[in-house]
Amino acid sequence: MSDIIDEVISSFRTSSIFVNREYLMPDYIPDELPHREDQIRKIASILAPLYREEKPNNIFIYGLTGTGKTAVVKFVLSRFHKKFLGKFKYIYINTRQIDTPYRVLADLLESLDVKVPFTGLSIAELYRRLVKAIREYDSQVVIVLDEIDAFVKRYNDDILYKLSRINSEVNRSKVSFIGITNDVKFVDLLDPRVKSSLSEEEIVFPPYNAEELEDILTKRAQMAFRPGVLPDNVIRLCAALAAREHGDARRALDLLRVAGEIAERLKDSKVKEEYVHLAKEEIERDRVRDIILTLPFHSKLVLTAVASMSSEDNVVLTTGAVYETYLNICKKLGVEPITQRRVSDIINELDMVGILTAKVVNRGRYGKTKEIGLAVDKNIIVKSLIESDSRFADLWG
DNA sequence: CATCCACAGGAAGGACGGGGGT
DNA sequence: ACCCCCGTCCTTCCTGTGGATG
Repeated sequence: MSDIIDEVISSFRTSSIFVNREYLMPDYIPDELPHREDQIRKIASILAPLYREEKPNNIFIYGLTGTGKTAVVKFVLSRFHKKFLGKFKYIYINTRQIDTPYRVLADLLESLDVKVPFTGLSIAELYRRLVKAIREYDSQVVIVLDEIDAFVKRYNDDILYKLSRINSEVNRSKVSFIGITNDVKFVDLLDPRVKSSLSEEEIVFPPYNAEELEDILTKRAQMAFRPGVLPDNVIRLCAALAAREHGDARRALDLLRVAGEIAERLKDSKVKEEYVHLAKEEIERDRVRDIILTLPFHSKLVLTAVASMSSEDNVVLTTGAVYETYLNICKKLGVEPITQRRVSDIINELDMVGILTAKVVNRGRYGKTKEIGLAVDKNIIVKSLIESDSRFADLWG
């Protein structure tokens, strides 16, 4: 038994490809962030008042995914924290992961060393405790709210409003906010009061171009890979592919890492270009699979309906047509169907996670509907559906 | 130029299963 | 023991709508 474990561990440790894979992981914050010097300088200068234990202005940060927003913010804050230890506290919350109002507040409290039950209390009660906790806290607090656009779209700007008012409920101002968003138009959704209070300073993160991505990848690769296993053209390919997708550095790093993992799995001594293409597919496959596996039952049925109709080539699907197919599937499985209203929302949800594409169209005389199609390979969807629930297997005889 | 299609999507609320404070 | 909370799915009822058609 322990032999097997030892064997696995030792082969894992003696990787022929990687020195340390960690440097390619999405949550790794490197010591230097190339091509983000301007943003670092600007954020640092806004946060500088922390040194005198004064409240910095609130900051709003815009930029597409993988443009280094999170990394830069974490980088500056942790450097500051090390430099003037104990003069402030910072709390980072990704509101895509911590995705309910309750959990955001609970997380804030937790970070301030206040224990709260993970359910049961009212939002108002949590807020009251948060005000109390901050009042009793004797130094500055910086709260980073990452991906708040997704959060506000799902709920509303209620908590943001409450949070932005927290300073006025505490004897002296000591809470600053850094809001990070992928969606530039997001501010329009905000209450004007929230907007003006939260975006005292605004910073934009432009996408990386292929050259910059290559630079970033090269630096990371030097730390992550063994010398000589990674040809330059592989890095260039990863950079090029990611540049095509709006300069997403995280995507580029993922490609590089998974390509390396594939090389390792195949016991190859070098990372080849073809592995990058394989990596791209593997990343996509895993993403889709993970999403489908955790989908509610009726969402899977709706997806099944769309997938089954997508075999007939280039038929434009509408909500009504999908719903009919869905009803048929329900009948076959002996399942009580849900309403079209709900199915309409489910289609939007599947669009949001990138499995379907749904576009609202007006067809004049022929009404308003959605044009629906698969956003990813059908085989991946069908495979994942069957894996997630054996009942689906019969539908694809 | 009004009409009218085939839905979109907001509002309110409910059942249910996770849990509270006092 | 009592009445309260939240998040997740879902229903019911509803008003809104761009443009091809007549």
